Amino acid sequence: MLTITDVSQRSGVASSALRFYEERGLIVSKRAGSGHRRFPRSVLRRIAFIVFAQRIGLTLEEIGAELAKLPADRMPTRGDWSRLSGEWMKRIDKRIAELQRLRSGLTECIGCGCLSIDRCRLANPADTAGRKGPGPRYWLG
Amino acid sequence: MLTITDVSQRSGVASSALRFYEERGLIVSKRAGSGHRRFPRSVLRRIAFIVFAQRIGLTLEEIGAELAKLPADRMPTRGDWSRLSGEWMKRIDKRIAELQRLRSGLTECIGCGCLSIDRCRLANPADTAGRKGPGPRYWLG
DNA sequence: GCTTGACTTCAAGTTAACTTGAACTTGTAG
DNA sequence: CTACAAGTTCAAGTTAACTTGAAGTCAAGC
Repeated sequence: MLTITDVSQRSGVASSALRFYEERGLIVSKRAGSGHRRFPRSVLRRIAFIVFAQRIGLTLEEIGAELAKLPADRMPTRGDWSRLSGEWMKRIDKRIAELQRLRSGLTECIGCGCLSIDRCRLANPADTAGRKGPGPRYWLG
Repeated sequence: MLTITDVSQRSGVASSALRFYEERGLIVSKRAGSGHRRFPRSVLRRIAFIVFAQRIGLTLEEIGAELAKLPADRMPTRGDWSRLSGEWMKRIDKRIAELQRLRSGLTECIGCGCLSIDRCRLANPADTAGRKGPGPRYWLG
């Protein structure tokens, strides 16, 4: 069993973040008689999962949903992982594709000086369907 | 000269966002006698620039700095654009590279079940140098 | 002349993912 | 036994990029 500082040091995630994750139900701990948290070693793998997923671009809420898909009682099998990773792959590929489109737009479109709100499919946000929340920041995904 | 609603409709950016951009100095407007904003057509190109840069992942602050590099008096030349785009290319390429690393980690590392905080270079945030702000969210960039 | 719609400013609210601070308790080294 | 480090909770602060709401002005059609 590990203290919160142990976990923080081994994972590189701040203690305050670990408490926050626990509050959100992403990780769990037992308590020592003193009320201090004691984490099982397996929490490190779970945190690795969280950090990895974040770098891919998932929100904590999405990550919570993903974690819920994994069996709580047993170690995840190769099959469990591959189901998850399939979805993630798609997501990564989509973002890579978008970045590559932007990249080529940078030479073809900005490079040639044509950057026009009317003609340029890259710059024109109307090309990317309806907004699903507050403001332009949602185009960025 | 265009009203704020004209600009909003043609650019797909909400009026409130346009006011916000103006407040931040990213775009400018004249005022009609009534006090209402009047935008020159050239603002559309500027907004296209902003939206494009956002999709690449620049913050508004960074975008402001980029816009400041462009000459205020004349139309940007091919040379002006290419100086900017060089930097942006690098940025895009870096992010694409990271996503590809993550992608291969998904098969090699999670796929094989090895996702371990100790061994896995993808999951271990300590591999990615010092934090430069509050919290794990800064690893995500 | 009156209503309706577009516009204005300014202050405050929103979301995610945490961090920070206050006030307090526990564990450990000497 | 006494420091002092490490842990606890709970409330409030942080950042980006806007949005929303209140309260008021302006312009146009009937």
